Amino acid sequence: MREKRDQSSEPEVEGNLKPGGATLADVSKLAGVSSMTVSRALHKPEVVSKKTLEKVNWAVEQLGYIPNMMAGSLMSKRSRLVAVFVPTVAHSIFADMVQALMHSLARKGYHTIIGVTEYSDKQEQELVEAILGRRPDGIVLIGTQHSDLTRKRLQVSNVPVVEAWDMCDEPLDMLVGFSHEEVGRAIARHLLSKGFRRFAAISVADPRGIRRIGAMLDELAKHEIVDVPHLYLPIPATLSTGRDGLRQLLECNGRPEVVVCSSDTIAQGVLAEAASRGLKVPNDLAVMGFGDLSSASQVYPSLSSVRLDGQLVGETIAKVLLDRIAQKSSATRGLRVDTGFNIIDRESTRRS
Amino acid sequence: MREKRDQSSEPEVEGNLKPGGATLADVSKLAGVSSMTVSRALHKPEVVSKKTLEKVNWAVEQLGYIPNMMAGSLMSKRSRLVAVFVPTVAHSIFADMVQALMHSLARKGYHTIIGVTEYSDKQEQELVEAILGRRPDGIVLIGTQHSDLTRKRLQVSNVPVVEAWDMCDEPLDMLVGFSHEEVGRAIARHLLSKGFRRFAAISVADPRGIRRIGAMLDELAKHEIVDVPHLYLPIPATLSTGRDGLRQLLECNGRPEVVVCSSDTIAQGVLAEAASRGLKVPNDLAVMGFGDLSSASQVYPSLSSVRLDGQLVGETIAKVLLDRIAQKSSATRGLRVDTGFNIIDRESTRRS
DNA sequence: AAACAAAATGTTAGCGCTAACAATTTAGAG
DNA sequence: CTCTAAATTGTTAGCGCTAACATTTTGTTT
Repeated sequence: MREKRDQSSEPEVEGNLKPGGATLADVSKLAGVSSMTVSRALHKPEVVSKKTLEKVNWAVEQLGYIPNMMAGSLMSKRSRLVAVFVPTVAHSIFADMVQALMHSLARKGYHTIIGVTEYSDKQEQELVEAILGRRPDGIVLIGTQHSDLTRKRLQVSNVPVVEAWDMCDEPLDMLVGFSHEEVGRAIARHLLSKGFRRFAAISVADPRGIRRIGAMLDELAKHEIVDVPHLYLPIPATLSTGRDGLRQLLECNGRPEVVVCSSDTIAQGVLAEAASRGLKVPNDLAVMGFGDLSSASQVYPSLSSVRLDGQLVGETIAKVLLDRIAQKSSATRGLRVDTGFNIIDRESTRRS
Repeated sequence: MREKRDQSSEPEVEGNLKPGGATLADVSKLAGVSSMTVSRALHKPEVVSKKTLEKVNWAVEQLGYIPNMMAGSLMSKRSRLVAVFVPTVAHSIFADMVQALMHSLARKGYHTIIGVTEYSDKQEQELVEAILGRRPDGIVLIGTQHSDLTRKRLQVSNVPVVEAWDMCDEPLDMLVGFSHEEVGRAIARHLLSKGFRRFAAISVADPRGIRRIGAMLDELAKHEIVDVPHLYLPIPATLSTGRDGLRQLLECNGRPEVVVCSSDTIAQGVLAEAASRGLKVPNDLAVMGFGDLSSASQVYPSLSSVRLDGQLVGETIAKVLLDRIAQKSSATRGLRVDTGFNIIDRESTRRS
């Protein structure tokens, strides 16, 4: 276990380390093997003899060596980095998905960079351009609506892409999510079957929310229910969105039997506004949410909603991404996974 | 604007690009300048002549060139990456802070890697060790409680560190947050001054929540109020935590005048449970939250809480981190910024 | 013990970029 | 029009690592 001393500034084992920390070369000198062997000992221990492995691990320990992934990635062309772009993180329905995604990726040694697009295609585009400089091994986007330049950049860059939280016929690459149109139609049919006839809708002006409500209105129209009052309020969706929304509806359109909301948050705002006006839910006013936040079942009265398994979406994204990376062929181009949804009927739409 | 053709595989301007995209060398050839000039044109355009700048920009455009940050960082020793470790992202009080932090960093060209520690020191340690391999320019940790190895690694690595969302005398490096003990005492004094005497508390078993409640109990004891029933329930805090908590309290300890909760989410659960039992808030039972989520002012009855400016914390973290990086001296080692808090009195603690 | 395959280790080259310094061009002063 | 300083551009070297191939060591077979 001799140390070979030569020209380069060698970090003292117990003293000051050189700036930036020890390098492979330092470890290899201390362990008395070549730097390639150290590299192998760290990343492919099965091809290194037990004795050598011990020497290397000892040296790594001594020096507190931490491999420089930038250097490694530069050569190996694998950054072990995945970029995820979401409209928002704060108190959002995407949080579960993102957390599950990060967790699944972390278990395989991947790190996640998050970018917040604030529902803006332009911002998404800038973030994508910037992130491509890090040569991520994968990119996850929410939705299927992207600027032309974003599409082109992604196509050219040849990075595996997963579009999430939506469904369409021709994804950019891979797609994991569910159909917002189907959700809208399912809500319409569900509430119709429960006997509701006088509908109203409150949504924020987010493209997927609008599509859900639009599909619901279409379905209702097929059943001769037209002129359904509906509001598209500004992003972000907060409780006030629901409170203001209900207030406006009541003032301008009278009281509907049921209000369909584009998120549980809005629905809870509606519940709060109804409570403050002495309106009994569901008898005076039924309420339907979307997202099935953990709070939906716990508010009083409990809130009917549409359950989306954000965790499943996140895990599925990780899976399809890692599969693609592992096989290195783009055989899964065009892959679409529908994670579905469930309508959850609770007190807020229970007819007496 | 001639193209020089020589040995290396040159990407066709309109044809197939070589794998991994164009390089600086490709751009420099096409622009007819040295690669160093291209590098300067991109990162220090003010030292390059206007004519050259145009040529370079044209070539960059033609090739769709995106600089490889890994290579750049390797040489320049600046990764423009900041790692943030939070206990959780989903529906949490940290989301605002993280979002503001990411936003501030992104504006300066920094990317953010997020790690979820799930309130575990061990997990934090593993994430820190892993992330150090990317040579981040800064690390943000929630709280001041870290494993010894985490501390040592951070010290040795010499990365600027910000501990957030807490206050202590001897931070690892920099610290941005507020004192949980002071919050607890302030809540006690506030509610005492409103005439409340029969207290109860519901917290989750997160160290900072426990410290807040502990400090409150100490302060109450100073005013001869002892044997205050208090519950520490399992993480994570959900509405059910509040519902179960109140149920337990009522069964075992009778009805207090006021329930202090370690988060707004718990408090909203308490509100829901109270509503379902026909208890009127605040007259039968007053409720105090913590965090002042946007929903706190919108639920019915509106919820008294402790406001923390998550956005301010996030922005401040970004500021101290970027300042440190810019000046490259560690003059700000030991810097502590107290972002404070405010008690917000709403209907849920309004005595009739 | 020779002969070979398999296992383990070493050597070389270079990923794509930037720091540091060297060389050249341009502009300004006399 | 020369001379110098300032502005601009180029050259060299190498960041820390890994792919690909070359070499050495070990174990097995006859």
